[in-house]
Amino acid sequence: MKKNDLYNQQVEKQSQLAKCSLCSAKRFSICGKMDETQVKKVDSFKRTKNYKDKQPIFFQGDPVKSYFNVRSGNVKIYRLLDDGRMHIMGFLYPGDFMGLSSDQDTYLNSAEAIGNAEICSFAISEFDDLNKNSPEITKELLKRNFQEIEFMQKQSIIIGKLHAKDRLMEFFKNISAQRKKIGLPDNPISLPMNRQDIADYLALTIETVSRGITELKNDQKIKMIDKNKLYIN
Amino acid sequence: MKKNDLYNQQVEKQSQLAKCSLCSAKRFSICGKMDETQVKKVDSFKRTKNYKDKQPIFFQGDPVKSYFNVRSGNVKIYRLLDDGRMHIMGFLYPGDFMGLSSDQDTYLNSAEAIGNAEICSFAISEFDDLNKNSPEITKELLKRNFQEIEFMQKQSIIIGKLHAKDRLMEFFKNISAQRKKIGLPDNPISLPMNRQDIADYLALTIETVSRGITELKNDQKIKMIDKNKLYIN
DNA sequence: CGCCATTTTGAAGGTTTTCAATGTCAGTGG
DNA sequence: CCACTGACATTGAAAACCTTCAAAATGGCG
Repeated sequence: MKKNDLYNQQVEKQSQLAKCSLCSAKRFSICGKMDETQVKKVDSFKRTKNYKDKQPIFFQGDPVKSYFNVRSGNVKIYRLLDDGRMHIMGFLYPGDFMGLSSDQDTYLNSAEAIGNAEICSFAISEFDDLNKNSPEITKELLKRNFQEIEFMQKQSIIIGKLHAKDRLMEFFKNISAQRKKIGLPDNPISLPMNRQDIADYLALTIETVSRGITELKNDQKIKMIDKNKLYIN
Repeated sequence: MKKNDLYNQQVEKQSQLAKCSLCSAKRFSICGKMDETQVKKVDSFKRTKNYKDKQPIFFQGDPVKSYFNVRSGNVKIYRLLDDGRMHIMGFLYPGDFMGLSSDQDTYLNSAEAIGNAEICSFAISEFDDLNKNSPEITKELLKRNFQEIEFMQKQSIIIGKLHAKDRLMEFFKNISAQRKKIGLPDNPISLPMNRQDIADYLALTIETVSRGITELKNDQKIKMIDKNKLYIN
């Protein structure tokens, strides 16, 4: 067997595995609102890629060419400030859709994988065609927009009005709720992101996050199983 | 002339003044995207009401029955927290649309007038009919949704990452930009809201707001004309 | 096992909040 | 006209919380 054949065989295998019919995130994603014909169409023009930890998906300032769907793994959406600091807007989970949240022609935020992640991408034009002819998809996207506004409003309250420990508890509870939504046990929870990411998300320093977690342990509010896994009491 | 005639005459006068053709906020509002037929329709089913300072427009938890459009004056959108504190999500200016930002059937935030304000309200069903048959309106509403997401993202960075003085400067600059957008001079600016509102918006206390303004004056970053009017240098 | 990245802990310093008092200003009544 | 009132804003001092800088501990991986 020639080297090329082996490569083609692997690509073929990869493409088989990437099929929408085998997608475990389908139920929670925008694709779950599509009929069979539409899914077939998506299957034909989508591109599925495996990302490794910290691998960029898009950068703020890049021209918007694609929408993305998280198939597995996690993603962080963040913005780099002029002084080099990072603010993390949110963490994405399987089924989450990204790239739509702008009326600009460039991305306002950057996105990168946390751990291994499978991400589907859709060329804007092709996805928009699909959207244009499907009230179900349009409705779902609009709903997700509203949810994002609501989410950002809650987040600004958490950041603006809560102390470090309370921000952490809200964060853990949100992860718990998110897990429930995608069919995972809501307790214990795992933290795919590191402490620095939690800090950049909750507008704290890594030290304050660490101390907060230690105190929540002492207060019996949580119980750490390991560094990235915990029970919420 | 009977008392009733006088009343009817006043109502008639009021209704004449409220006509969309005389609306100074039309250019900046969703109505600016409508054709003549659509505006005529809106004119027929809209209701225009004058609100006084601190008068509520809707409460969080109320069933969503109407959308609103700010015709003149200002509005604050806020949420009361369990412990009684207030977080102000944003201030609205003439041309701003409200009520759409939820996939819930109840309002998530409350709204009340700051000073005198004229607000148009539209019954959901009637406005949705209009929206359904107009891609222009749908597109504009979607655009405003994206802008709201972008706005909330910026706001969470301001609250999370900036010191009191910088939050205040960003706040003043935003007001300046908003004024420019609706055709008012962008410098000096006026502050329709009081210090407590600024504090509840920027996630500070009233004392910190006051001290911050005093320091910005000393730093020559701003120049106060009076308590609610200032130059940005 | 040892290395390096990540996390935790410690101590000092900085910013904002809290509590308290004073100042300002517009409206009201003597 | 001026003192009084009440709402709003400013200032002061102490305390709380978080950050910063520094060091130690942990943990994954070659």
